[in-house]
Amino acid sequence: MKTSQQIQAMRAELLDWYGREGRTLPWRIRPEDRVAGVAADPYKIWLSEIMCQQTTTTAAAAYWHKFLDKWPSVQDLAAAPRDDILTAWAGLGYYARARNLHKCAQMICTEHSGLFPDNEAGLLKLPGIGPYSAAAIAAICYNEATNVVDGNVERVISRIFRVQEVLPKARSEIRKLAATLADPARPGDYAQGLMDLGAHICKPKNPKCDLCPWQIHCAAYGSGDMIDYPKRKPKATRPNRYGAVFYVEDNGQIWLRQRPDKGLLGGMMELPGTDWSTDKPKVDTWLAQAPVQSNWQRVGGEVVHVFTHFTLYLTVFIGQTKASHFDISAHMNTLDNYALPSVMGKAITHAQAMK
DNA sequence: GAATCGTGGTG
DNA sequence: TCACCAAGATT
Repeated sequence: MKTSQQIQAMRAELLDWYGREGRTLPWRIRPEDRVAGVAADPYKIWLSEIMCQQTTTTAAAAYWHKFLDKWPSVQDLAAAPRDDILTAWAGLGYYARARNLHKCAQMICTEHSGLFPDNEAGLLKLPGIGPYSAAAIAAICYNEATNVVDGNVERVISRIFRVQEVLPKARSEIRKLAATLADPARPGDYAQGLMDLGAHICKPKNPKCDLCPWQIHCAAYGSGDMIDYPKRKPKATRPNRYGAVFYVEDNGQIWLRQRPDKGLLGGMMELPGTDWSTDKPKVDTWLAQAPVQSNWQRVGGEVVHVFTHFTLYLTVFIGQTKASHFDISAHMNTLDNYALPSVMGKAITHAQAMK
Protein backbone atom coordinates (compact mmCIF):
# COMPACT_ATOMS: atom_id res chain seq x y z
CA MET A 1 0.00 0.00 0.00
CA LYS A 2 1.03 3.56 -0.63
CA THR A 3 0.84 6.42 1.84
CA SER A 4 -1.53 9.25 1.05
CA GLN A 5 1.47 11.45 0.32
CA GLN A 6 2.79 8.92 -2.17
CA ILE A 7 -0.63 8.62 -3.77
CA GLN A 8 -0.94 12.37 -4.17
CA ALA A 9 2.48 12.46 -5.78
CA MET A 10 1.70 9.57 -8.12
CA ARG A 11 -1.53 11.18 -9.32
CA ALA A 12 0.24 14.44 -10.02
CA GLU A 13 3.14 12.72 -11.77
CA LEU A 14 0.88 10.66 -13.99
CA LEU A 15 -1.31 13.61 -14.98
CA ASP A 16 1.78 15.66 -15.70
CA TRP A 17 3.21 12.89 -17.85
CA TYR A 18 -0.12 12.49 -19.66
CA GLY A 19 -0.23 16.19 -20.41
CA ARG A 20 3.23 16.05 -21.94
CA GLU A 21 3.51 12.57 -23.43
CA GLY A 22 -0.05 11.32 -23.78
CA ARG A 23 -0.92 9.93 -27.16
CA THR A 24 -3.35 11.67 -29.47
CA LEU A 25 -6.22 9.43 -30.43
CA PRO A 26 -8.97 10.51 -32.81
CA TRP A 27 -11.71 10.31 -30.17
CA ARG A 28 -9.70 11.81 -27.36
CA ILE A 29 -10.17 15.25 -25.80
CA ARG A 30 -6.78 16.58 -24.83
CA PRO A 31 -6.38 17.72 -21.22
CA GLU A 32 -5.91 21.37 -22.20
CA ASP A 33 -9.07 21.28 -24.32
CA ARG A 34 -10.98 19.59 -21.52
CA VAL A 35 -9.96 22.38 -19.16
CA ALA A 36 -11.13 24.86 -21.80
CA GLY A 37 -14.58 23.33 -21.62
CA VAL A 38 -14.59 20.87 -24.51
CA ALA A 39 -16.78 17.89 -23.61
CA ALA A 40 -16.44 14.39 -25.00
CA ASP A 41 -19.32 13.12 -27.14
CA PRO A 42 -20.69 9.99 -25.44
CA TYR A 43 -21.65 8.43 -28.78
CA LYS A 44 -18.12 8.79 -30.11
CA ILE A 45 -16.51 7.62 -26.88
CA TRP A 46 -18.86 4.66 -26.59
CA LEU A 47 -18.09 3.65 -30.17
CA SER A 48 -14.37 3.90 -29.54
CA GLU A 49 -14.53 1.88 -26.34
CA ILE A 50 -16.48 -0.96 -27.91
CA MET A 51 -14.12 -1.08 -30.88
CA CYS A 52 -11.06 -1.00 -28.64
CA GLN A 53 -12.09 -4.10 -26.72
CA GLN A 54 -9.29 -6.63 -27.29
CA THR A 55 -8.33 -4.69 -30.40
CA THR A 56 -5.35 -2.51 -31.27
CA THR A 57 -6.14 1.20 -31.27
CA THR A 58 -4.76 1.43 -34.81
CA ALA A 59 -7.32 -1.04 -36.14
CA ALA A 60 -10.09 0.48 -34.03
CA ALA A 61 -9.36 4.00 -35.27
CA ALA A 62 -9.84 3.08 -38.93
CA TYR A 63 -13.23 1.50 -38.23
CA TRP A 64 -14.18 4.33 -35.90
CA HIS A 65 -13.80 6.86 -38.71
CA LYS A 66 -15.72 4.64 -41.10
CA PHE A 67 -18.62 4.19 -38.69
CA LEU A 68 -18.90 7.88 -37.84
CA ASP A 69 -18.86 8.73 -41.51
CA LYS A 70 -21.67 6.24 -42.18
CA TRP A 71 -23.63 6.85 -38.98
CA PRO A 72 -22.89 10.30 -37.47
CA SER A 73 -25.32 9.86 -34.57
CA VAL A 74 -26.64 7.08 -32.38
CA GLN A 75 -30.01 7.62 -34.06
CA ASP A 76 -28.46 6.90 -37.45
CA LEU A 77 -26.85 3.76 -36.11
CA ALA A 78 -30.05 2.55 -34.46
CA ALA A 79 -31.99 3.04 -37.68
CA ALA A 80 -29.52 1.11 -39.82
CA PRO A 81 -30.19 -2.52 -40.80
CA ARG A 82 -28.22 -4.84 -38.56
CA ASP A 83 -26.57 -6.52 -41.52
CA ASP A 84 -25.20 -3.17 -42.69
CA ILE A 85 -23.50 -2.83 -39.33
CA LEU A 86 -22.11 -6.37 -39.52
CA THR A 87 -20.83 -5.58 -43.00
CA ALA A 88 -19.08 -2.44 -41.81
CA TRP A 89 -17.65 -4.37 -38.85
CA ALA A 90 -16.34 -7.21 -41.04
CA GLY A 91 -12.65 -7.81 -40.42
CA LEU A 92 -12.57 -6.31 -36.93
CA GLY A 93 -13.50 -9.56 -35.19
CA TYR A 94 -15.52 -10.42 -32.09
CA TYR A 95 -18.75 -9.90 -33.97
CA ALA A 96 -20.94 -10.04 -30.87
CA ARG A 97 -19.67 -6.50 -30.38
CA ALA A 98 -21.34 -5.40 -33.58
CA ARG A 99 -24.60 -7.16 -32.71
CA ASN A 100 -24.60 -5.61 -29.24
CA LEU A 101 -23.64 -2.25 -30.71
CA HIS A 102 -26.83 -2.24 -32.72
CA LYS A 103 -28.96 -3.44 -29.80
CA CYS A 104 -27.45 -0.80 -27.55
CA ALA A 105 -28.06 1.99 -30.05
CA GLN A 106 -31.68 0.93 -30.34
CA MET A 107 -32.11 0.83 -26.57
CA ILE A 108 -30.60 4.31 -26.29
CA CYS A 109 -33.15 5.59 -28.77
CA THR A 110 -36.20 3.70 -27.55
CA GLU A 111 -35.65 3.66 -23.78
CA HIS A 112 -33.31 6.58 -23.09
CA SER A 113 -34.62 9.35 -25.34
CA GLY A 114 -31.53 9.11 -27.51
CA LEU A 115 -29.19 9.97 -24.67
CA PHE A 116 -26.56 7.75 -23.05
CA PRO A 117 -26.91 7.22 -19.30
CA ASP A 118 -24.67 9.75 -17.57
CA ASN A 119 -23.31 7.37 -14.94
CA GLU A 120 -21.44 4.11 -14.61
CA ALA A 121 -24.32 2.08 -13.19
CA GLY A 122 -26.67 3.09 -15.98
CA LEU A 123 -24.12 2.40 -18.68
CA LEU A 124 -23.37 -1.02 -17.23
CA LYS A 125 -26.92 -2.18 -17.94
CA LEU A 126 -26.54 -1.73 -21.69
CA PRO A 127 -25.59 -4.62 -23.99
CA GLY A 128 -21.90 -4.77 -24.84
CA ILE A 129 -20.93 -2.37 -22.06
CA GLY A 130 -19.16 -4.27 -19.29
CA PRO A 131 -17.26 -3.14 -16.20
CA TYR A 132 -14.36 -1.60 -18.07
CA SER A 133 -16.36 0.23 -20.72
CA ALA A 134 -18.91 1.57 -18.25
CA ALA A 135 -16.18 2.92 -16.01
CA ALA A 136 -14.24 4.40 -18.93
CA ILE A 137 -17.23 6.11 -20.59
CA ALA A 138 -18.43 7.52 -17.26
CA ALA A 139 -14.97 8.86 -16.42
CA ILE A 140 -14.20 10.29 -19.86
CA CYS A 141 -17.62 11.73 -20.67
CA TYR A 142 -19.06 12.61 -17.28
CA ASN A 143 -15.99 12.92 -15.08
CA GLU A 144 -17.32 10.31 -12.71
CA ALA A 145 -14.66 9.07 -10.30
CA THR A 146 -14.76 5.47 -11.48
CA ASN A 147 -12.06 2.83 -11.23
CA VAL A 148 -11.06 2.12 -14.83
CA VAL A 149 -9.22 -1.20 -15.11
CA ASP A 150 -8.28 -2.62 -18.48
CA GLY A 151 -5.41 -4.85 -19.53
CA ASN A 152 -2.98 -1.95 -19.44
CA VAL A 153 -3.98 -0.97 -15.93
CA GLU A 154 -3.74 -4.57 -14.75
CA ARG A 155 -0.16 -4.70 -15.99
CA VAL A 156 0.86 -1.37 -14.48
CA ILE A 157 -0.73 -2.07 -11.11
CA SER A 158 0.59 -5.61 -10.90
CA ARG A 159 4.10 -4.25 -11.42
CA ILE A 160 3.81 -1.26 -9.10
CA PHE A 161 2.66 -3.52 -6.26
CA ARG A 162 4.39 -6.68 -7.48
CA VAL A 163 1.18 -8.67 -7.22
CA GLN A 164 2.02 -12.35 -6.70
CA GLU A 165 -1.39 -13.84 -7.45
CA VAL A 166 -1.89 -15.01 -11.05
CA LEU A 167 -4.51 -13.69 -13.44
CA PRO A 168 -7.41 -14.02 -13.66
CA LYS A 169 -7.61 -14.75 -9.91
CA ALA A 170 -5.60 -11.59 -9.19
CA ARG A 171 -8.27 -9.39 -10.72
CA SER A 172 -10.09 -8.46 -7.51
CA GLU A 173 -6.83 -7.63 -5.73
CA ILE A 174 -5.63 -5.54 -8.65
CA ARG A 175 -8.92 -3.68 -8.76
CA LYS A 176 -8.65 -2.78 -5.10
CA LEU A 177 -5.08 -1.59 -5.50
CA ALA A 178 -6.00 0.44 -8.59
CA ALA A 179 -8.84 2.06 -6.67
CA THR A 180 -6.43 3.35 -4.04
CA LEU A 181 -4.62 5.36 -6.71
CA ALA A 182 -7.52 6.48 -8.92
CA ASP A 183 -7.81 10.25 -9.09
CA PRO A 184 -11.19 11.60 -7.90
CA ALA A 185 -10.44 15.07 -9.26
CA ARG A 186 -9.61 14.26 -12.89
CA PRO A 187 -10.97 10.75 -13.49
CA GLY A 188 -11.07 10.96 -17.29
CA ASP A 189 -7.56 12.26 -17.76
CA TYR A 190 -6.20 9.93 -15.10
CA ALA A 191 -7.78 6.85 -16.66
CA GLN A 192 -6.57 7.66 -20.14
CA GLY A 193 -3.15 8.60 -18.81
CA LEU A 194 -2.80 5.31 -16.96
CA MET A 195 -3.85 3.33 -20.03
CA ASP A 196 -1.38 5.32 -22.13
CA LEU A 197 1.33 4.59 -19.60
CA GLY A 198 0.61 0.88 -19.95
CA ALA A 199 0.48 1.03 -23.74
CA HIS A 200 3.65 3.02 -24.32
CA ILE A 201 5.87 2.84 -21.23
CA CYS A 202 4.85 -0.13 -19.11
CA LYS A 203 4.74 -2.46 -22.11
CA PRO A 204 4.48 -6.24 -21.75
CA LYS A 205 7.89 -7.14 -23.18
CA ASN A 206 10.20 -4.13 -23.33
CA PRO A 207 9.03 -1.66 -20.70
CA LYS A 208 10.66 1.76 -20.94
CA CYS A 209 11.23 2.16 -17.24
CA ASP A 210 13.75 4.96 -17.79
CA LEU A 211 10.91 7.12 -19.10
CA CYS A 212 8.34 6.11 -16.51
CA PRO A 213 6.99 8.78 -14.16
CA TRP A 214 6.26 6.05 -11.62
CA GLN A 215 9.67 4.41 -11.68
CA ILE A 216 10.53 5.21 -8.07
CA HIS A 217 7.13 3.91 -6.94
CA CYS A 218 7.41 0.59 -8.75
CA ALA A 219 8.15 -2.51 -6.69
CA ALA A 220 8.88 -4.63 -9.75
CA TYR A 221 11.36 -2.07 -11.06
CA GLY A 222 13.03 -2.14 -7.69
CA SER A 223 13.55 -5.88 -7.93
CA GLY A 224 14.28 -5.83 -11.67
CA ASP A 225 11.63 -8.40 -12.57
CA MET A 226 9.07 -6.16 -14.31
CA ILE A 227 8.77 -8.61 -17.14
CA ASP A 228 7.38 -11.30 -14.82
CA TYR A 229 4.22 -9.26 -14.15
CA PRO A 230 1.37 -9.66 -14.33
CA LYS A 231 1.68 -13.33 -13.47
CA ARG A 232 -0.68 -15.45 -15.53
CA LYS A 233 -1.97 -18.93 -15.43
CA PRO A 234 -0.37 -20.85 -18.32
CA LYS A 235 -2.67 -21.20 -21.29
CA ALA A 236 -3.77 -24.50 -22.71
CA THR A 237 -2.35 -25.37 -26.11
CA ARG A 238 -4.59 -24.38 -28.97
CA PRO A 239 -6.28 -27.37 -30.66
CA ASN A 240 -6.82 -27.79 -34.41
CA ARG A 241 -10.07 -28.13 -36.31
CA TYR A 242 -10.62 -29.25 -39.87
CA GLY A 243 -13.33 -28.46 -42.37
CA ALA A 244 -14.12 -27.86 -46.02
CA VAL A 245 -15.85 -25.07 -47.90
CA PHE A 246 -17.39 -25.19 -51.36
CA TYR A 247 -16.84 -22.42 -53.85
CA VAL A 248 -19.31 -21.80 -56.64
CA GLU A 249 -18.89 -18.77 -58.85
CA ASP A 250 -21.09 -17.73 -61.70
CA ASN A 251 -21.20 -14.45 -63.55
CA GLY A 252 -19.06 -12.72 -60.95
CA GLN A 253 -21.18 -13.85 -58.05
CA ILE A 254 -20.38 -16.33 -55.31
CA TRP A 255 -22.56 -18.74 -53.37
CA LEU A 256 -22.72 -17.43 -49.82
CA ARG A 257 -24.97 -18.11 -46.88
CA GLN A 258 -25.55 -16.40 -43.57
CA ARG A 259 -24.43 -18.03 -40.33
CA PRO A 260 -26.81 -18.32 -37.36
CA ASP A 261 -27.07 -15.22 -35.20
CA LYS A 262 -25.43 -16.78 -32.18
CA GLY A 263 -21.98 -18.20 -31.65
CA LEU A 264 -18.85 -17.97 -33.73
CA LEU A 265 -19.08 -15.39 -36.54
CA GLY A 266 -22.77 -15.02 -35.68
CA GLY A 267 -24.76 -13.37 -38.45
CA MET A 268 -21.79 -13.19 -40.80
CA MET A 269 -21.66 -14.59 -44.33
CA GLU A 270 -19.76 -17.74 -45.23
CA LEU A 271 -19.08 -20.14 -48.05
CA PRO A 272 -21.28 -23.20 -47.68
CA GLY A 273 -19.21 -25.82 -45.90
CA THR A 274 -18.91 -28.80 -43.60
CA ASP A 275 -18.74 -29.04 -39.85
CA TRP A 276 -15.37 -28.23 -38.33
CA SER A 277 -14.21 -31.44 -36.67
CA THR A 278 -11.35 -32.01 -34.26
CA ASP A 279 -10.07 -34.91 -36.35
CA LYS A 280 -9.25 -34.58 -40.02
CA PRO A 281 -11.87 -36.53 -41.98
CA LYS A 282 -11.46 -38.25 -45.33
CA VAL A 283 -12.37 -36.34 -48.46
CA ASP A 284 -15.44 -38.54 -48.99
CA THR A 285 -16.80 -37.46 -45.62
CA TRP A 286 -16.53 -33.84 -46.66
CA LEU A 287 -18.04 -34.40 -50.09
CA ALA A 288 -21.00 -36.12 -48.46
CA GLN A 289 -21.69 -32.79 -46.73
CA ALA A 290 -21.45 -30.75 -49.93
CA PRO A 291 -24.48 -28.52 -50.45
CA VAL A 292 -25.13 -29.99 -53.92
CA GLN A 293 -23.80 -32.80 -56.04
CA SER A 294 -21.04 -31.65 -58.34
CA ASN A 295 -17.70 -32.61 -59.74
CA TRP A 296 -15.95 -30.87 -56.88
CA GLN A 297 -12.30 -30.18 -57.49
CA ARG A 298 -10.04 -29.94 -54.48
CA VAL A 299 -7.84 -26.87 -54.41
CA GLY A 300 -4.23 -27.50 -53.43
CA GLY A 301 -3.10 -26.46 -49.99
CA GLU A 302 -5.19 -25.40 -47.05
CA VAL A 303 -6.43 -22.14 -45.65
CA VAL A 304 -5.07 -21.76 -42.14
CA HIS A 305 -6.83 -19.38 -39.82
CA VAL A 306 -6.11 -18.88 -36.14
CA PHE A 307 -9.07 -18.19 -33.89
CA THR A 308 -8.76 -17.45 -30.20
CA HIS A 309 -9.32 -21.01 -29.04
CA PHE A 310 -8.54 -23.19 -32.07
CA THR A 311 -6.69 -23.19 -35.37
CA LEU A 312 -8.85 -23.91 -38.40
CA TYR A 313 -7.58 -25.77 -41.46
CA LEU A 314 -9.98 -25.28 -44.33
CA THR A 315 -9.87 -27.32 -47.51
CA VAL A 316 -11.45 -25.58 -50.47
CA PHE A 317 -13.44 -27.32 -53.21
CA ILE A 318 -14.45 -25.63 -56.45
CA GLY A 319 -17.67 -26.63 -58.17
CA GLN A 320 -17.25 -27.43 -61.84
CA THR A 321 -20.88 -26.90 -62.67
CA LYS A 322 -22.49 -23.57 -63.34
CA ALA A 323 -24.57 -22.20 -60.53
CA SER A 324 -27.54 -22.08 -62.85
CA HIS A 325 -27.58 -25.88 -62.72
CA PHE A 326 -28.11 -25.86 -58.99
CA ASP A 327 -31.15 -23.61 -58.82
CA ILE A 328 -29.39 -21.56 -56.18
CA SER A 329 -29.63 -18.15 -57.73
CA ALA A 330 -31.12 -16.85 -54.52
CA HIS A 331 -27.87 -17.67 -52.75
CA MET A 332 -25.59 -15.96 -55.21
CA ASN A 333 -24.07 -12.78 -53.89
CA THR A 334 -21.55 -10.22 -54.90
CA LEU A 335 -18.88 -9.76 -52.28
CA ASP A 336 -19.18 -6.02 -51.94
CA ASN A 337 -22.23 -5.73 -49.78
CA TYR A 338 -21.98 -8.61 -47.40
CA ALA A 339 -20.54 -9.19 -43.98
CA LEU A 340 -17.59 -11.37 -44.86
CA PRO A 341 -15.31 -12.33 -41.97
CA SER A 342 -11.59 -12.53 -42.59
CA VAL A 343 -11.47 -16.32 -42.57
CA MET A 344 -13.95 -16.49 -45.45
CA GLY A 345 -12.11 -13.78 -47.32
CA LYS A 346 -9.02 -15.97 -47.12
CA ALA A 347 -10.91 -19.00 -48.41
CA ILE A 348 -12.30 -17.07 -51.37
CA THR A 349 -8.89 -15.66 -52.22
CA HIS A 350 -7.47 -19.17 -52.05
CA ALA A 351 -10.13 -20.51 -54.40
CA GLN A 352 -9.73 -17.69 -56.89
CA ALA A 353 -5.96 -18.01 -56.94
CA MET A 354 -6.31 -21.61 -58.13
CA LYS A 355 -8.72 -20.97 -60.96
C1' DG B 1 -14.14 -19.31 -12.50
C1' DA B 2 -13.77 -21.07 -16.98
C1' DA B 3 -15.06 -21.01 -21.97
C1' DT B 4 -16.24 -18.65 -25.75
C1' DC B 5 -15.49 -15.20 -29.01
C1' DG B 6 -11.48 -12.67 -34.31
C1' DT B 7 -7.93 -10.69 -36.17
C1' DG B 8 -3.44 -8.81 -37.25
C1' DG B 9 0.96 -7.45 -35.37
C1' DT B 10 5.19 -8.74 -33.00
C1' DG B 11 9.49 -10.47 -30.70
C1' DT C 1 7.86 -20.02 -36.51
C1' DC C 2 4.65 -19.36 -33.05
C1' DA C 3 3.12 -17.98 -28.56
C1' DC C 4 1.75 -13.86 -26.97
C1' DC C 5 -0.87 -9.93 -27.08
C1' DA C 6 -4.56 -5.76 -27.92
C1' DA C 7 -8.77 0.23 -24.03
C1' DG C 8 -13.25 -7.16 -22.55
C1' DA C 9 -18.12 -8.91 -22.51
C1' DT C 10 -21.11 -12.66 -22.04
C1' DT C 11 -22.71 -17.00 -20.42
